[in-house]
Amino acid sequence: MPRYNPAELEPRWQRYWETHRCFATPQLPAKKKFYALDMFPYPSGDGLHVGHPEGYTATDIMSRFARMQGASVMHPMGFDAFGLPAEEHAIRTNTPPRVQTEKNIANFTRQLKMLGFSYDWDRVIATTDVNYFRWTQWIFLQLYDTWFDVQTQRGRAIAELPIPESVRDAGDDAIREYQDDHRLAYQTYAPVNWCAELGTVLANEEVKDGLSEVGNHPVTRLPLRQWMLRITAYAERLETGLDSLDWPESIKLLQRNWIGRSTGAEVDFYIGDALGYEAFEQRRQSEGFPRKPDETALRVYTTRPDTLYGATYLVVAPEHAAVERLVTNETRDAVEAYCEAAGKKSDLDRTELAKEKTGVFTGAYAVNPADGGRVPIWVADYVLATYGTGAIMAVPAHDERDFAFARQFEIPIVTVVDPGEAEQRNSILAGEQVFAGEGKTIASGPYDGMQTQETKLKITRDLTARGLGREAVNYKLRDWLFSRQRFWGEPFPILHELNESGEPNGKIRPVAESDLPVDLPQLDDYQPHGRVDPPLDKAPEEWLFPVIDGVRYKRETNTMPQWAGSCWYYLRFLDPHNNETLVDPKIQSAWMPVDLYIGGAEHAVLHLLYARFWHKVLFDRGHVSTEEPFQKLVNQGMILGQVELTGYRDETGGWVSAEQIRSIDAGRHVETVNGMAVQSHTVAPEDAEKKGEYFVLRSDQSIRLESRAHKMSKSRGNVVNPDEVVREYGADALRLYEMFMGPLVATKPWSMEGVSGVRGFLDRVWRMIVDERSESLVLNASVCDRDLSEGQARMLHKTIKVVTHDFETLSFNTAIARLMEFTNFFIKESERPKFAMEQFVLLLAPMAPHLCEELWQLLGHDQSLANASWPEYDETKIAEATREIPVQVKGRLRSKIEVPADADAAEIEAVARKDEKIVALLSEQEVVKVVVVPGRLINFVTR
RNA sequence: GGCCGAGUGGCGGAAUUGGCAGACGCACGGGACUUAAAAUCCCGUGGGGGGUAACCCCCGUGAGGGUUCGAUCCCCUCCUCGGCCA
Repeated sequence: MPRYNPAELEPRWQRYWETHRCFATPQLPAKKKFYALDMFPYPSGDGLHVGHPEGYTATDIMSRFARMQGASVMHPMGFDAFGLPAEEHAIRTNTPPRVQTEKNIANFTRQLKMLGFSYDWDRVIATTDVNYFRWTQWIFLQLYDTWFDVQTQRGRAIAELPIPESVRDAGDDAIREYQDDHRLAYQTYAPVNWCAELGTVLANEEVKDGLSEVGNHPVTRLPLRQWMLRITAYAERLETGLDSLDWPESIKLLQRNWIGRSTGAEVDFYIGDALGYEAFEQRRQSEGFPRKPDETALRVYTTRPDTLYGATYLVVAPEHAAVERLVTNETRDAVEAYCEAAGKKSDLDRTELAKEKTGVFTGAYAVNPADGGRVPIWVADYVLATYGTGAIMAVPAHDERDFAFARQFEIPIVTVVDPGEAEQRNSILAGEQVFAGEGKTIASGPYDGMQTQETKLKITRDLTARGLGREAVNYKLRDWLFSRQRFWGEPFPILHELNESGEPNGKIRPVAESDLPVDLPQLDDYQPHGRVDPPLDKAPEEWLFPVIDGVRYKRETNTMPQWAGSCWYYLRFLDPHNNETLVDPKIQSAWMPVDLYIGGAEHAVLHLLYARFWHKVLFDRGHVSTEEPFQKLVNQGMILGQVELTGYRDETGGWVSAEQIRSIDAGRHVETVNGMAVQSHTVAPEDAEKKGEYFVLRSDQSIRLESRAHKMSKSRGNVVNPDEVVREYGADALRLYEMFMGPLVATKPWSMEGVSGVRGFLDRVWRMIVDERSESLVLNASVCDRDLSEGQARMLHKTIKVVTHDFETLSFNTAIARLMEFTNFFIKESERPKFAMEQFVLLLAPMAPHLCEELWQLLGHDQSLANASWPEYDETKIAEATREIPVQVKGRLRSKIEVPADADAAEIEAVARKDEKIVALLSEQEVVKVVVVPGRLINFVTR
C-alpha cells in the first residue's frame, strides 16, 4: 500500500541531493547566469518562522526553474549572526555568545534543509565567522582610506586628496587632521543612551519613554566618541541610481523620501553689532558668499527662500556652535539650562509635531537681508543641529512648527503668501492660520505679485548677487552612526596611539591588512563593567594594548553595527573561501549583479541603502564591476496568523458591540461612550454568523464582532511552527501552500485548512501516477505509452504555457491552480500517456521537488530531474477550431454563439443575428450600433 | 498628520489590465462505496425571484457620482482596514 508518505520520501531525496552534490555551483557560470538571493536570516533562538520560507521558496522555485532552462544558478544561504539577543543571552547565562549563536545556526540549517531548498551549502557563511568579518574589517579600512571627490562625484584614495597650501604649511598634524576630516569613516561625539542602573549603554529600541525597557530605569543621553560613515556624500548617487533598478516603485519612493533631497537656499543673517552692517554688506558685495560664514553672520537653510520677508525670528539648534556667541549675560543661565535639557531628549521627542514647543530667547538679534529688519534669535530644540546648517529662519505664517512656536511665545506672524481662492484666505491673511502651500507673494517689496516659484528663483538670485545667499541642495539623510557599545559585533581594525601617561593622543593607526582579522577577545564574563565605555574595555590587556614598533596603542573598543555584515554578504557568497581577497574579480564580474533579491519590506530603507552605499564605494575603488548590487528586488508580503473572530465583554460580563470599542494601546480596549474597560474574547466560528457586512454573535445579532488576522506573535499565541507543519503535511505541502495562499507580495492570513487542501492535491498527484493499491511502488495502470488525444494535448500544452508564464511573473498561486486543473482533468482519464505525466512532473518539480523526484524515478529515470529540460509547448496544439463567444445586447449578456476561432467581425455578426434569443430580442428594438471584438465578444447597441 | 497599499461569495483568492465576475482551493450541503467511520469518488454551492421542465429574469466586485456600446479595471468625492514614516 504505497501511500504518499513525505515523512519517508523527503529526507531520502534531501540526502540524495547532498551526496550527489546536485546544487553545487560552478565558480564561473558556464552559460547564462542567474543569481537568486534571499535576505539571509538572523538565527534567533525561536527557529524559523513560517514567514521565512515564503521568500525562500519563491527564490528556490526560480532557481530550479532557471536550472531546468539551462542556466548556471547561484543560490546561496547564510546567517546574519551578530545581534542583540545573543548578547543578552550571553549576559544572562554567562556563556560566550558564539556558543548560543552556533547552536541557533545549526537549528536554522536543519530547518532549511528540511524544506528542500536547492542551496549550494558549500557556500554557507555567517557574518560571525572570523574568516568572513576579516573582510568586513577590510572594507572598513577601504572606507577609512576613501574620501569623496565632489567634482567627479566619486570616492578616491585618501592619498589622492589635494591638500590646500595653508594646511600643508601648518605641518603634518594639520595634514592628518585635514585628511581625517574628509574620510568616509570618521570619528565624532554622538549621544548614547546611558543607563546608570544597568551600567550599560542601550540601543534605541531598548529605551521606551526615557526608561530602560528592562527594569524601567532612567536613561540619560551622554556624548561618546563614535565612528560615523559619510553616506551623505553619496546621497545624490544613491538617489539617481534608483532609476536604473527593477524594484517596486513603493520601495524606491521610500528610499527617495529617506534620502529626502530638497532644494532651497542658504542665507546669511548679519549678527554683528548694529553699526557694522553696512560694512558687512559691502564686504559681501565685493567678496561674495564665503564657504563658511565668519562670526558676524548666522547661516540658515530654507526650502522657502520666497518667504524671507515673513521671517520674524531665527532659531538655532541647542547644539549650534553660535549659541555661545549669541547669549548675553542676562540670558546665559536660561540658555545653558535649556541646551542641557535638550541634549537629553531624543530627536523624535524633539521634532514631534504634536508636542508643545519649547525654546528660549538668546538676547541677540540678526538683520534680515531682505529688508534690513531686526529679528530675534531663539534657541529651540525643534531645530536639529544635523539638518541643513542647524539654524533656520522661522516664517510662522507659512510653516506649521514655526506657527505653533510663534503663537506660544507671542512672536509676530507676517503673511507673505496669498493663497488665492482658499476657504480660509481671510484668516491666513490675518495671520490667524498657517498656510504652507504656494501662492502669490505679498508684503515682499519688489517681489509682490509673483508666484511662489518665481519669487524663490528671484530672491535666491538677488541674494547670490549680494553675496548673502546661494541656492543649496540639502538631504534629510544623515551620516551613518557606525559604532555600537556591544561585545558581540565586528571589532574595528583601528588602534589609538597612547601617550606616556597611557591616554590616547588623538593619532589613529589602522591595523595593517596583513594583520587582519582582528578577532574578538575572550572575556571572563559578560556582565556590564558599569562605565559608559564600550564593554570591550574590559578585554584582557594583551588584546587591548598592542605594542607596535615600540609604540603602545589601545584598540578601538566600539564594535560595528549589525548592518555591517549584511552590507556585502552577497559578494562573499560568490567566492566564500578566498583568503587572498574578498572576492575574486573575475568571479565577481561574472555573477554580479544579483538577478533576483527577495526579502521582507522591513528592510526597504536601511539595509538596502547601506548595502548600496558600500557597493558604490567598492565600485569607486575598483573592487566590484557594477554600480548597483541588486538589479531586481521583490518584497514578499507578511504572513499573518489564522483569522480570528473577536468579541468584547465589559466588567459585568455583557457583550459590547465591536463598533463601540476603541483600543488605547496593545491589548487594551475601552467602550467609546462611557470609557469602561472591556476584555477581548475569541469567538468560535460556530457561535458567529455573517449579517450584512459584519459578523455578529449568533445568540445576539446586535453584537458585532471583529474578524481579522493578526501578526503572528508569541504573546498572541498564534505563531505557526514550520517543524509542525512539515511533520503533519510534509515540506512539499508547506512550500506549495505558501505559494498558493495568494500573490507573493500580498499580506495574507495563514490557514491550516489551506495546507491540508494543498496536501490533498499532492495526494491526488500521487494517485494519478502511482498504483496505490499495489504492494510495491509501481505505476498506476492508467499510465500508458499511448499518444495524447487531442484534448489531452491541449490540456498539457496549455498548462505548460501558462505555468511557464506564471513563473516568469512570480505568480505561483495561479501556476498551482493550473496544475490542479491538469490533475483534475487527467485523473478522470482512464488512459494517461506517460509523456504527459512526465511533463507534468517537471512543471510541478520546482515547487514540490521531493515528490516530483520520486515520481520522476518511478517513471523510469535514473537521474535527478534537477537538470532535466523544462517542458516546451506547441501553440498549434492549444488552438481550438471553434470558439464560444458571448453575445450582448446593450452591454448585457444575452446569449452565446459558437464560431470558428478565426471568424472576423462580419461572420460573428451574421451568426449572432441568427441566434434564436437574439432574434427575439432584436425584433422589438432598433440596432444603433454593433461592437465586435473578434475572438472575444459581440455587443448590439439598441434603442 | 504625511506617504504607500488594499477593499470581490462563509473564507483564501482568480479575471489575458476596458470585453462571459467568482478560475483554483478551503468550508458547507447532498449522494456513492462501507456493518460503521476515516479515506476516496460523484454532484451542488454569490444573493433574490419565476417556471412541471430544459431554462429564464433581476441584483451583485466598500459607498456615491462620472467617462464608455461595455467598468473589478480609467477619473472625481467619500468610508474602512493595513503598512511605513513623523
